[in-house]
Amino acid sequence: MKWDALEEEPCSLARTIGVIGDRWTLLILRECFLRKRRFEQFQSALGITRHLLAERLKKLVRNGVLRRVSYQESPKRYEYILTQRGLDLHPIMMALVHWGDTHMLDERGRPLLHEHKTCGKLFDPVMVCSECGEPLFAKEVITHPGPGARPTDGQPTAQDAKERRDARAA
Amino acid sequence: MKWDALEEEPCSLARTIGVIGDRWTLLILRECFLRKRRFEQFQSALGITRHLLAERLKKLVRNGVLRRVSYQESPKRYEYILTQRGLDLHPIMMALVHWGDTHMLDERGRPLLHEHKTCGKLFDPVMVCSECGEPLFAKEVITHPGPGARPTDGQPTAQDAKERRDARAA
DNA sequence: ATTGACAGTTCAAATTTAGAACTATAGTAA
DNA sequence: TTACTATAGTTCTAAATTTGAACTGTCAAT
Repeated sequence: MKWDALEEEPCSLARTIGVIGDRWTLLILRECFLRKRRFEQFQSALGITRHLLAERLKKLVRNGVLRRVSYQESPKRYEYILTQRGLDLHPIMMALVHWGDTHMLDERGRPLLHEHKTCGKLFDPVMVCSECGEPLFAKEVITHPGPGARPTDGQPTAQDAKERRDARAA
Repeated sequence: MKWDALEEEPCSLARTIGVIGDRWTLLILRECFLRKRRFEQFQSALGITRHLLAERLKKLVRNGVLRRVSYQESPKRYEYILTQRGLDLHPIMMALVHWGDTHMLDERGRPLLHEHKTCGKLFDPVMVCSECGEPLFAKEVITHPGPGARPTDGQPTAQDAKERRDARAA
């Protein structure tokens, strides 16, 4: 599959995966949320090869998740800052951390605790319904095709995208 | 990096990524939440190669996210069902979808709408604080090392060294 | 006897990633 | 002057992963 195709699919999950859905990118974003901003910081914190790091940062900038900001002239140097679009990834990060906290702990306990500045307490993130405020459970959610669904409906798939490309090519 | 190492890192985000943090795995899980359960269904919905699909399913089973259940004797056939551990990934999926809905829509609108069975309304997922119930924002969350944190947190970076020098100089 | 459905496995070729070295600019130390 | 350090990359080859396509084995139906 060409991964760029993901961003065109009629599926918000696929499109998001197209932007941030690879392992290094997710780890880079972790560092961003931990206030790291510079090339060398990312590289030494993650042990990622410089080649891939440069490539991934470029893609995140291209997708508006990070902004490349000059912080010094001569020699010109840049750092990478989360945009609002990037900050909006926070619920995804929290959800990933929470699953790990719930299912992947060893005997030592949580590597990281989260404090909510607003209320001052250590907390867990909880996903709730925007309408009634109740916690969400998979079995209480029903999906319906929306206006952006594929006309011929079923579920949006990569295979369909490939078929559309092939059809155009033919 | 050896990706297996991720699961041992003192970071819940890294451990979660170690289990579900690659693109095909996330797409397979999307299909699971859309009620797909069989090898052929996954394969034709995603266009993933059979080789990789088999490999990823094995890994998800090994990690307790899916359960391989026989649904027919002679010939013996199996399907893949989300375990509780797997169902607990729902907030991650919803968070990914929501970011796509917010930032990756085209003019046609949302591919998928979500209805909350409990209250009957179409909704968006909202991440709130388990303690005060208020919506969470990245800038209102402070992280502290927990009991499972690495004792000496990584190598001091070159940047750290520079900052220490700067601090002494000031 | 042949075909089709299903859940995989196998293998060569193409793509991606790892690891290491190299480039460029400037400040600091000997 | 020469050398070394810091930062943000780029370039190259070797190793690993992914793709694409074919193949296997079991059973039911025609």
